[in-house]
Amino acid sequence: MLQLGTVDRSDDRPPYKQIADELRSAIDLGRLAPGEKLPSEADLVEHYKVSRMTARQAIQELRSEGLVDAEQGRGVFVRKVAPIRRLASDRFARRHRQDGKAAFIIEAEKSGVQPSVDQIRVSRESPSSFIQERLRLTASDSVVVRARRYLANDIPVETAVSYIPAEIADGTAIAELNTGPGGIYARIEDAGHILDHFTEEVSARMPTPEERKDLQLGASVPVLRVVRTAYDTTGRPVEVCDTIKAAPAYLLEYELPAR
Amino acid sequence: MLQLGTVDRSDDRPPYKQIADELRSAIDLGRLAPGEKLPSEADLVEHYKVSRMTARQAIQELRSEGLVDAEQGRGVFVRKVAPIRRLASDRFARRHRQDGKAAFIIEAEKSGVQPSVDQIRVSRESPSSFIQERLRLTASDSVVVRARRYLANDIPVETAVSYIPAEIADGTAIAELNTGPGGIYARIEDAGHILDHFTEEVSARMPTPEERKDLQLGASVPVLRVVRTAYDTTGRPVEVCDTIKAAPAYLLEYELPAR
DNA sequence: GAGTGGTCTAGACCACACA
DNA sequence: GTGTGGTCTAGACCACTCT
Repeated sequence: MLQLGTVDRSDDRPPYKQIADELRSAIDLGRLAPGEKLPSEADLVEHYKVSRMTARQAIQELRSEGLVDAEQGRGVFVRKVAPIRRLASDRFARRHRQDGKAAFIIEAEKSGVQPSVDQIRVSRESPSSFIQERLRLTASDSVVVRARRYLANDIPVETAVSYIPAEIADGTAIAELNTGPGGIYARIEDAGHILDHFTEEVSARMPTPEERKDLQLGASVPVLRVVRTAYDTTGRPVEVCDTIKAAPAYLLEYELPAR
Repeated sequence: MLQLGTVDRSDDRPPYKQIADELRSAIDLGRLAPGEKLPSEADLVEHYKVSRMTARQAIQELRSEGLVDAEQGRGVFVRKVAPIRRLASDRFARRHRQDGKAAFIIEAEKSGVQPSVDQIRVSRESPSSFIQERLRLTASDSVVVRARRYLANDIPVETAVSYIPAEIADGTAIAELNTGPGGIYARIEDAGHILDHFTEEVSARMPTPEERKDLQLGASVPVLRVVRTAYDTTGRPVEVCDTIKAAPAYLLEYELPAR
């Protein structure tokens, strides 16, 4: 059983912070292990002689720090750290496509997790100004939009939406649910657009409520947004892929020239 | 004056969420502009006919989403969006060092913000295992550690800690407070280590309380961690720079090969 | 002093998980 | 059914900001 102190009413920290600090340090010191259950609100009320709202506020503090998750009817538990997937800077190299696998599948298998994809949606739309800018299109052009969600060991870790100029996608399997071996990039190359390089724009923020739901994110879990644009050997942008990743699950690697 | 609806007790969303949703959409639609004051708790209590704790919970929801900031004695205000600095993939190219400026200074000036540096600390330490791994050193080696904080228009946006093998730094200005024109990288090249490339490891997470203080971060503002390792033309790692950036202030750009 | 958010109390009823 | 967290009420006193 966890050993707890008492609230010092003369301390300049309010009681709820003192309680939060005690629980936090218990977590940091490993006296409360990942997955372990915290004392219940009733326990805290009784032990610290505070009202329930004060005990709840202490718990709320830890939730907002992302240290614990509350589960109604079960209790509050120390959050387990997600396994990190390292995305190497050569992850889109052609040699990884040769055997017909998509980038996510390869990366996942390398990390020893079971990859899967669901919530695939395909449509044809008019590009937003964000996409127009990156694909050098106008509002009168059409793009094929492919949205999907990636899971690692059945845990959602990333959503991705690809935009391909309809002119390139038409007549290929890009607009089909199953794009065939090697994924979108293989089909784009089949269509005569040999890929030359990609740019990625990386930022981080808190998720929207919808993203939080799609990725089943706990409180205080940020997301990484990675917008990738693919260019063919003529310098033409041929695809934009807008991805939202659960931040704790990823580490991105890049290489930069010094020249 | 902001137009507000009412809580629907038969709605399946609890009242505090309905109130939060109304305020959030007012913010999203621009009816509450950045910097503008939200209705006070007393206003909400009166308008929606709920208790103060319920009104507070609605506000708390928006705070945890990072949409608003509460200021005691003043009110709750829509958070202003920070100007974004875009870091280009050629930001460490040698041509940017030629005129004797450090990377941060160049980037900042390009973005039209006034750059500054403070909290410079220099020391000599034994490398952590994290640093040992990246610089290929052992615990018995020494590294020169340079910590500093970068500000844009006097707002702290980034902390950085560089680790340079003492063997390379000794006898140069790297261990001085002022490293001279071109910064650390120019001194490393002076010492005969011509820079070839860098790797960056990018991740995002919530800040520690100390980072939150250093970067003056509001609630629910994530940070980007970028760990950069510099390699010379012989393939030897010559510096590791561990940076923590206020996420809303940055957009990182990278280029990836397709081959 | 008036208005604001910060903290706290002592209750209440509900929804959910588990045995 | 018992224990858990989720939500709510109707008060209270405090610290801070602004006029």
